[in-house]
Amino acid sequence: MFIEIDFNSDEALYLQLRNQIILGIALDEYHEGDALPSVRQLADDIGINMHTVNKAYSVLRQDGYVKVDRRRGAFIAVDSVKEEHLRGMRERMKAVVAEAVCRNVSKRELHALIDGIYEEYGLE
Amino acid sequence: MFIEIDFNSDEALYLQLRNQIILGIALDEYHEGDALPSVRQLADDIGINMHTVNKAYSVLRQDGYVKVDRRRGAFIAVDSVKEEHLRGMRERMKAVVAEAVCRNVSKRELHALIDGIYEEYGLE
Amino acid sequence: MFIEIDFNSDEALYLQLRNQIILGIALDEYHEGDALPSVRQLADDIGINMHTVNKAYSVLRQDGYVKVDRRRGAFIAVDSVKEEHLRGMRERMKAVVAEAVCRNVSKRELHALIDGIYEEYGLE
Amino acid sequence: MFIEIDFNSDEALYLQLRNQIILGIALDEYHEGDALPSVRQLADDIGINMHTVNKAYSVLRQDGYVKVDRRRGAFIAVDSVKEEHLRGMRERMKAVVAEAVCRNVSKRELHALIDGIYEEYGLE
DNA sequence: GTGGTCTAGACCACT
DNA sequence: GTGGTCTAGACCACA
Repeated sequence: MFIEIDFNSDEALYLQLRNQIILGIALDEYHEGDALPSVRQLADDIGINMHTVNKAYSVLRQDGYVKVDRRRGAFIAVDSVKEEHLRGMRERMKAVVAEAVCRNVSKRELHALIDGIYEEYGLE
Repeated sequence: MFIEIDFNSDEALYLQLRNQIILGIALDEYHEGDALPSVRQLADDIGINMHTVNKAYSVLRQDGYVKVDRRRGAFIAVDSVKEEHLRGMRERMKAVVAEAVCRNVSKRELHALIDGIYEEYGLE
Repeated sequence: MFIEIDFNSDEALYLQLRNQIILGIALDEYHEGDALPSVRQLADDIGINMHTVNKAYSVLRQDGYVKVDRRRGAFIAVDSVKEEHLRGMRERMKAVVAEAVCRNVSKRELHALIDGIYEEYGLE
Repeated sequence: MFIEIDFNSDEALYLQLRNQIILGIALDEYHEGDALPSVRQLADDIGINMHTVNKAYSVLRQDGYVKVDRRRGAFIAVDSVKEEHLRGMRERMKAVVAEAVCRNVSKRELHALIDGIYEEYGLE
């Protein structure tokens, strides 16, 4: 899996990392139970500080995407969907919908946008 | 229009404000050409710092939702959709889709999520 | 409120801090809604690093003892008891009980131990 | 006796092991003088490192629950209660009480919690 | 060798 | 001035 960090982005590095790992899970590049690289290893690989990777892993653990096995380090373990997750997704989706409505992008086009993303990544 | 700020949220206050104004535009509570309250006024109303409101207005201007006139202050002026906006929406949508896929939320359910939002707000 | 850190303890500094703040809440020295000192302030006061205080505050937030107001910083806000908290208390209590049973400390004496703690701190 | 280790727990493996052995003694599954399994044996059985078991045994020895004989290995030998043990129990109990008070769990409920634990394990 | 903890110093976004 | 983020380097507990 290729992790690409944009050092010029205004998104925090640890969030970029978090989101790319979530994307990797969605794309089945990381599978349930797979070990993540050690914080030092990954930090070296992508040229950022150990602690920044650590923070990304912590957030992923809080959000229910990884667990930590005290023997093996971090590994993928996605929690089943909970009310709380759905609320979060709904909030973020609401922001996208609001923007679309303002710009005169139709509901039909939003559906197509989703389908396009699924198609691009060979999902479903 | 009621603006509700959650001071305990992780989201920056100026972004909450920005998003609620965009939502207001989408819901047709703010119409093209309507003046926004003055920075000072709005800051007092919702109990936040003047600079924070200022920042929200700046971002809205940059994102093409309002324009600023020396005499009238800020007023709603939504740019027509541009390639750049679509790219942004796609990115944010991609993050939502990735999360959904991880949690085993289906494409069909995402479509329903959008429809639900339209319905809740009586859109379209 | 006096916070006392034992630098020779094998308990992590941020946990000592966390526990003392919880104790302070229990003893009504910190009241619902009270602001905690800024991380820098408290760090200076007790002679530890800012980041260590920050970690203590983060854990307190996760555990539902404080919230962060983006304007005022951290303040006391205790979540109502949840199944999850009770489970945790039960686990820790189980460990104490097991130890007591091994040492031939009776159930009656455990009850008295609790009552003694309440009394010492003028609780109830 | 069944030892169950949670590899995803925040608690160190050697402490989980220690606590489960203490629980075993309390439940009279391990009796005074009984030999504990060899370090190697137990490590294999529960799938952890030999050094981790060793550490657990060391701590149990320090805390006065087992003694070690060159020939027989570790065996149960519980010290009679000392001032030092009581102080430790009091400290840990104080932390539980503090949490309970914060969460509005009453003294009566704490007593019931203890009684429930005794009952669940058929103690006394 | 691994993550956890702690320190230190710095910059920036936000209020 | 505040917390948030990032970097850097160090030590230790753990496995």
